[in-house]
Amino acid sequence: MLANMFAQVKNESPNKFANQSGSGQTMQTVDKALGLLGYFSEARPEIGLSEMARLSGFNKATARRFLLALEKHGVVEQDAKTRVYRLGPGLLRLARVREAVSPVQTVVQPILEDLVLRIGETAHFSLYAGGSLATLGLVESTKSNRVMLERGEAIPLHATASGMAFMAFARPQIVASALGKTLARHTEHTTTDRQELRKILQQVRRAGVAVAKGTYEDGVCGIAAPVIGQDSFARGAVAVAAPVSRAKRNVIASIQPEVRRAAAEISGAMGVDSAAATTRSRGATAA
Amino acid sequence: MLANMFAQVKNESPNKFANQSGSGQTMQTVDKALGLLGYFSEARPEIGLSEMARLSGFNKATARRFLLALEKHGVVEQDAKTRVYRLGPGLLRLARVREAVSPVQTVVQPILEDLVLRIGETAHFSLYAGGSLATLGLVESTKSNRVMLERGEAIPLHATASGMAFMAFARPQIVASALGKTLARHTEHTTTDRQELRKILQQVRRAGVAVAKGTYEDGVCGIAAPVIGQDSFARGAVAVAAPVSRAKRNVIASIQPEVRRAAAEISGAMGVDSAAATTRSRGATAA
DNA sequence: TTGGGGTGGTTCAAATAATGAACCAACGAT
DNA sequence: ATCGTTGGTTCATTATTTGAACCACCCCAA
Repeated sequence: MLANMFAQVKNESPNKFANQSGSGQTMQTVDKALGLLGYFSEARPEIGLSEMARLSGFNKATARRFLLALEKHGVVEQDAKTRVYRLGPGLLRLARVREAVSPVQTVVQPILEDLVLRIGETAHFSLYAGGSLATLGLVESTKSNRVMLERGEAIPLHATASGMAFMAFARPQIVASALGKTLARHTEHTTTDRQELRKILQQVRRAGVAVAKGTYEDGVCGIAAPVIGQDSFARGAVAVAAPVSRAKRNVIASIQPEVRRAAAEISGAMGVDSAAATTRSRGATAA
Repeated sequence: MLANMFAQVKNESPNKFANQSGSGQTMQTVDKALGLLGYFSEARPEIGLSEMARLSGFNKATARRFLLALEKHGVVEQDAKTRVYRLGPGLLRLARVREAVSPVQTVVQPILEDLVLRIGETAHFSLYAGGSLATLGLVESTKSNRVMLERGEAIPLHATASGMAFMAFARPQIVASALGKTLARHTEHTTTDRQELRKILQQVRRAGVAVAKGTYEDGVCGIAAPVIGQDSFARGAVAVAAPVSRAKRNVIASIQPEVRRAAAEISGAMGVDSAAATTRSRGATAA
């Protein structure tokens, strides 16, 4: 590729860590296999072989080989009877280990509950992973006319308050890669123009909150604030979703500080890791 | 390999689904990449590039490419400051989706807590995934002299009560593959002889419980019962770990039914998805 | 200072792997 | 009893992965 052209010149590279993330060619086979996982969601938790092949664009044979490899590690499992594939139990173990290092779930839920109690609207928390925001925490409002959301769903960055709040404070590379993709139009209010999006991000950056009315789903107003990591870049976002009918100016104004507070709280709680260094320990077997 | 020899004769194959799981050649690259995930645990949640290369036996370049591919999907993340790798936030989303289909965590914890309350010893629940048992639920005894366990750790099948309870009721192929590996000796009481293990499994099958004294860790007595899936094969196990000093005959006898009950309860709660299964008599699936 | 031993990261030719069209067998609904 | 599915399998063609050698950097001890 391009990199080859500069093979002899690489010493000139002004940037110590040029391909921090994204650009480097990255083991395509693994990439493709992991891509399959993205098709599982709460809405579509089980996928047959043919369907997976169709969804992913791979040949049935190839898709199956991927699924088999994933299954071998418990990342995916196949129902013995129906033969459909679903996410596997191995993920639970991995998620546990992850939670042990940086406890998110346990810390986020109560904060969200408190937030919902204060403002009376549905709130959710999402983290950036693998190219999109994933909803990890969700507390629904008690009001009868509340906004319902699906858990574990991928949130489009350009069409939601969460996405805007995140992008406004995310690593520039992430933003670039997100805006590099085709910006799907979800409603007539979806912003699909890159220029305009950049401008909105500027505003969000100033305000510290993002507000989006019906850009993803008609009749839903989102108010979101970024969750910031220790490197002062965004990790995810906290958002409140209210019916537009209730989202008057003063309501939004009163919700904004609450969302920011919750986001800040989560930001703080998440920055616990790193401190305890693992360094050296245990030489293969516990003595 | 062998399969090629039968290419022209394959119609004769008596077995409808010959390579149900395990034998098929399974996208080695993906396999290797996912193998890296196994090195993360609560005890070693962060791993540097060189260390990972050492652990996995891959070249640094290769290991890094794997990690990069995993990172791209949020399965792994790299600390921007320390440059170590750890399990990523994408796993949380996947685990969520998995939990939505077959809720384990939510259902297991209270059952374990109840169990601990009754018997006063540490209890844990583990699920088979990717070639070993992974501890997913853990409730510690309140007694000062209690057994401590690590969460998210891989449990050796041949050296623990959980492993024996599981294997005694697991798919034959899984047992074969487990006993095919080298059986590491963890203590002087570890059973490393395959013949003897098979015999023990027979006993466990009759009793419905497995008891292991100091086979994995000295001074720890494990009492475990299998968690059975809808296909009537084992999915995992529930186990109680007590100091051998307290594990008199009558104590063990009183604990056994409790463990079985908890395991049965979890088995029932887990079987929410598809109904009962009639596994076809798989003919010559010679190991 | 100098050097040794550690880290993370990169390169390109050589070796090894993945791929998909075409093919079964089986199930379900016309 | 045909059609349109499904899941699964094969093998020659093809594109991929791989690792030794290589930087640049950092820390610690002489």
